Amino acid sequence: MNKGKYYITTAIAYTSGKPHIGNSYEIVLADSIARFKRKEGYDVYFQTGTDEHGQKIELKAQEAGVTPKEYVDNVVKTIKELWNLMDTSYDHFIRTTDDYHEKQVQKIFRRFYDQGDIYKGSYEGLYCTPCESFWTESQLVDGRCPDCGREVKPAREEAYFFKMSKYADRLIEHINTHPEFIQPVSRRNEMMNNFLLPGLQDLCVSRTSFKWGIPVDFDDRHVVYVWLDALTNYITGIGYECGGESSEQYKKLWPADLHLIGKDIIRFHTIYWPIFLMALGEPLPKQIFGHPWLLQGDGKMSKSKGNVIYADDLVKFFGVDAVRYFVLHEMPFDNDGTISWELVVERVNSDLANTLGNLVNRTISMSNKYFGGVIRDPGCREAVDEELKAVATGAYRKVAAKMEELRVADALTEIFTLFKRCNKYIDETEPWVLAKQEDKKDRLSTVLYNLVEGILTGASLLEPFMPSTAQKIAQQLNTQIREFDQLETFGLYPDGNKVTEKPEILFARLDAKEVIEKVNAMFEERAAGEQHQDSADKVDKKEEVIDIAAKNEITYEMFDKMQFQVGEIVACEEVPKSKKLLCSKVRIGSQIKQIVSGIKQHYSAEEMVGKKVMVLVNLKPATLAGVVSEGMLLCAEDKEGNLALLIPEKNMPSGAEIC
RNA sequence: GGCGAGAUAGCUCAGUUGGCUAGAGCACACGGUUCAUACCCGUGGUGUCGAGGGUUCAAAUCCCCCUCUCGCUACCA
Repeated sequence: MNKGKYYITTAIAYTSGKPHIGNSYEIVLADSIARFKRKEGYDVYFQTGTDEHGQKIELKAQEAGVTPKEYVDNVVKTIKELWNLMDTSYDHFIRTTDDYHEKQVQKIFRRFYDQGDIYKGSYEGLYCTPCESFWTESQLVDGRCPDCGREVKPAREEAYFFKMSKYADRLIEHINTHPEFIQPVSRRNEMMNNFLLPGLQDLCVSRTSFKWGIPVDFDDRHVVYVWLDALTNYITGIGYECGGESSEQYKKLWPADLHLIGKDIIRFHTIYWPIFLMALGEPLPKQIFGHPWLLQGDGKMSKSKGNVIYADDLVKFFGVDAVRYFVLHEMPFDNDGTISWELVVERVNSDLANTLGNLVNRTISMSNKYFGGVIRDPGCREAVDEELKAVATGAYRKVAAKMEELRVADALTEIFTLFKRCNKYIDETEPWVLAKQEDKKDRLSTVLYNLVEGILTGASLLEPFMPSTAQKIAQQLNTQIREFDQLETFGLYPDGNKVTEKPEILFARLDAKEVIEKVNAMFEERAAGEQHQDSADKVDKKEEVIDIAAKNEITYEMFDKMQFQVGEIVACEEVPKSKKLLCSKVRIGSQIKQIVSGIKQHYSAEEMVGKKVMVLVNLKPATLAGVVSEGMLLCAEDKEGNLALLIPEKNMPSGAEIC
C-alpha cells in the first residue's frame, strides 16, 4: 500500500498582516493534494510556515510600538488559527525565526561565501557616486549608470552577491530535460526568454539598510537577503544540516515532490532556488506549480472600504467545507479565478445544496419512509443499474487522473458527475412508483441500496477536499468513509445496515440578497467599530501608509543642486510605441521644455494640458523610447503603482521656484 | 519595444495527431415528476468557432496576414 514518500510545501506566508482569501486558497489547495496523496497510500509530509524577516515587518512593528518578534508572533497566531479553521492537515509549520532555521541559513551563507559563490562587493563592482547606487556589469547601459547615465567606477560597496551566471547553463539544461519541472508550462517560456536566455544577473543576497533579518555571522553589519532566508525553509524544515550530516527525515524527504506557490513568485522558485540547491550540491525539487490567483470580482478590493474578503468571514456564512469547495472549484488551472459573495452563494446553492445535499437527503428520507431506514440488497437488478455502477466504479480512476495533473477543479467536477448520475438514477427508477406496488418491494430496496453505494463512493472521493462533509455523509449512512482501493468494487455497504432516522441538512440553500445584506451590515458594523477606535485615540487614523527603503542622508548642498520649478503643461501627446509614456511640452518661466513621463496609465494626454506641476528642471536630458526628455515631472506613487502629479496648493506662476 | 498565450452559445470554458448534424457547466425558457432543501430529470439556441486569405476531398483544428485581449519583461528622468 505504501507508495513511497511525498513531500509537498506551500510558500511560507509573509507575516506583515492577516492573509486574505487568495493566500488561504493556496493552503487549501495544498491540503487537498496532501490528503489525496495520503489516501492514495503515499507517506505524505506537508510543510507550510511563515516568512518573518524584512524591512516591512521592522517598520510595521515600529508603528505598532512592539518588537519585530512580538509583532510576528502575533501574526503567526492569527495565521495558524486561520489554517486550523480551514481544516488543513499540515505536518510541520516552519517559521524563519526558528533558531534551527536561522542557524542553517548562516551556515549556508558562509558556505556559499567560502566556495566562492557569494562575493562581497564586486570585482566588477561599479558604483555611481551621485546616485549612491551599485551596479553589476550587465546592468549598465552603454557602460554607464542606468539611472543617470554618468560614469561609474569600481568601488567597494557593502553588499554580497551570488554568482548566478555560474549555474545558469546547468539550470537551462535541467529545465529543458525536465518538462514537468515548471507548471503550468506557459510559465517556463517566460522564465527562459526573460531571464535565463538573455543571461542571468548576479543576485544581491545581503542588506545593510535594516536589522530585522538573519545576521551574516562573519560580517554582522549585513543581514541575509530575504529570499535566501525564505527559500531555504524547504530544506531546513526537514532537518538539512549544512556541511554536516542531515537528518534521516531529510534524507527520506528531499527532494520535494511539489512546491506549491503563487504565480508571482515563480521566478524565485524556478531560478534562484534551484541554483542555491545546485551550489549546495543538493538535488532539485521535482515540480514547482505556480497557481493562478483568486481575485475579488465585485469591484476593487480595498481595505479602506473594508470589503476585503477573508476566509474566516466566509466560513461564518457558509461553513468550512463550502469555502474549501468554492476556492478549489473556482480556480482554473492557468487562469485567475474570481470570488464574490454572490458567486459563493451560487456555487453553494447549485452544487452543494441542490446536487449533493438534496441527493443525500432524499435518499435517506426514502429509505426511512419505505423500509424504516434499513438498507438491503435483495439482488433485484435491472439494466439501468449498470450505468450507475459503471460511473461509480470508474470515478476514482478519473479523479486520480485529474489529480495527477494537479487539476483539482476538474477532479471535483468528476466527483459531482457521479452525484448527478445518482439524481438521474432516482428519476429513472422512480422509487415512489415502485413503493406503491407491493410486488416491487425488492426492486425498490435494490434501487435504494445502489443509491447508498453511489453516494458513499462519491463521499469517499470527496474526503480529501471536504473532509467533514464526507464524514457527515458517512455518519448519516451509519458507516465508514472508504479507502480508494475499495472504490472500484460496487456493493460493499453492509446488507441490512440502518441509516439515520433524521437526515441533517448538509448545506442549506441561501438567498443571495439576504446574504449580501448581512455581509454589508457586518462590514458597516466593523467600519463603525474602527471609527470608534479612531476617534477614541484621535490621531490614529487607519489610513494606509507606505514605507520605502531608506536612502542615504544627503547634505543641503546636494539638495541645493537640484532645480525645482513650477511648470505649466501647454501641450501633451502620447509617445507612440510606448505603453506608459506621455510627452509633454512644459512652460517653465519663459522657456518650454519637452518632458517624457511614465504616467499614461493614470493621465490622458488631454487632461494633462493646463495643469501646473512640479518639475525637476536641471536633470540631464535622456532619450526614452526615442524621444528626448529634458526634465522630470514629480509624482507621488502608492502601493498599487497609482500615480498622482504634485500640484502647488495655491495657484503659482509658471517658473516659480520650489525650494 | 522583446518574448509568450489567447480570441468558440448570455456567462465560464472543453474541443486530442484536421474527419460525421461544434460540446459541457451555469443562467434563462418550456415540459415532466413529487421521494427530497420549490428539489430532481428532460427538451430548447438562428453560436458568421475574432476578421480576411490560403493548403485540403475535408479546418475551430495547419499556413499567411489583420484586429483585439491577457501574461511576463523592458521603458516609467
